[in-house]
Amino acid sequence: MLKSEDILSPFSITAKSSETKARAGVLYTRRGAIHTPVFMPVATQASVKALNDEDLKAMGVECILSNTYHLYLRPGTATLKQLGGLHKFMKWDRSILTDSGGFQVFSLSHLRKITEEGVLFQSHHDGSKHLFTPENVIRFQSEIDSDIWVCLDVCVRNPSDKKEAMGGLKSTKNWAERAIAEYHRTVPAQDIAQNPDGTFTVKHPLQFGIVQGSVYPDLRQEAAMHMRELPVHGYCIGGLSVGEGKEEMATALSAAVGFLPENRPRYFMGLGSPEDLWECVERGVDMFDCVWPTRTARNGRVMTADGNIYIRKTEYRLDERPIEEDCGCYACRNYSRAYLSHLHRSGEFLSHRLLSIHNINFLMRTMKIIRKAIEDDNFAEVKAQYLKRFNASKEK
RNA sequence: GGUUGGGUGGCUGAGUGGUCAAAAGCAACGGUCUGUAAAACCGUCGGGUUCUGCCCUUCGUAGGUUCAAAUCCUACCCCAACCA
Repeated sequence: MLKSEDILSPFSITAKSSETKARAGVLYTRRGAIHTPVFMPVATQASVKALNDEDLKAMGVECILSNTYHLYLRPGTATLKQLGGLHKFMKWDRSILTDSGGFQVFSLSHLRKITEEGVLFQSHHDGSKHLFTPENVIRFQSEIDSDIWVCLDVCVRNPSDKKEAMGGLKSTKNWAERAIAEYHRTVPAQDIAQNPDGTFTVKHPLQFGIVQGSVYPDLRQEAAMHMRELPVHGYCIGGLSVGEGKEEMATALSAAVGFLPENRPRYFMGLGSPEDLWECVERGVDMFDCVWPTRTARNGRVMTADGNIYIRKTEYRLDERPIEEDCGCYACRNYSRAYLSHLHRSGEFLSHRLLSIHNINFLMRTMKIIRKAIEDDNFAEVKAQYLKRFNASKEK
């Protein structure tokens, strides 16, 4: 079996914050560069709900997330392979990271059974049974033909007692070894080269491992130390933001990051509120995905530099201003709060699209601010300013 | 002019003597949402309050019967359909 040092990670760090652990960089995949810290919108079922590729590109989205469990059940990964892969299928030519189905171990816990071999899921569509193993989940991702693959893991619920957390971690570690071995069988020759200008040329999908361990720092450390030995291109931090407190989250995150190598990307799975992005970038995270901007948009909640607003509120009925004057997204350039409020009240699909565009764009802008703060090396100052303004309306 | 049916909380609409401040849905209002089982879910929704309770006002209007009425009786007003 290969070791960590036997493979190259196509990730270059371009700037570091001197006062925090934040760093800016570029991760290269077969489909181009991803500038980190990055936010990746979620396209679970081969669609960032309500949006298309042009919407996402206009906002500068460089990578999206899709889901192996969901795509396996519908339309089927074999079908996707036959149709030329997920990129062609959904008309998205930039990077795609696929989650393994490990989150569904958590979110669909009543429909699955964990065994040593893998996870037996009962389909939430028709009740049919499907065994997901570390190995076949790699194969499914190969059929999907995504650019960044992820190991099947066990995302334990919160709260979990230590015994339960240890059990989840044990499976995650064991399965990681099996999944990564399967990845290297599927991609036998690593073809990643660093160019003279510092960029990388990547010819095949990348593999990320997942660090679990619930809220227990010693388990996070154990998980990170195990994962850092394995031949993967990057590290997911999983099993957080599932209901634990902010402090527990930060402690567990720091415990994991502290034992991960500097020169490979770290990806916090499932995080996306502006405050959380700042806090976790500060602790050394490079990549994020989250349902937050799109789900809350569909539910009428919109992010602004001055905090979140609920577009249905009576006060917006006659408000002719855009959501944000200086936003520049398609929704803000063209529509008033009054109109968006009306659309949402009326249950019009267009509100889902316009509010999702705004929220994703908002997070893309936030990531730009974060990257610039790292490059300018004034992270703490800019973070404080940003959060002060963002939270000002709450404090009243 | 007559016959029949009907008038219930912002709307639709249950309820036909007590368990009714009145089902349910909608709207409205507030909240939740973090690797999507989510265009979902949870509250509030006559007024007041010392609030797992108590008080006041309410089911077209006005009277009446009854220990007790949205529910029964009388008159009136209004609406719908049909007949002249």
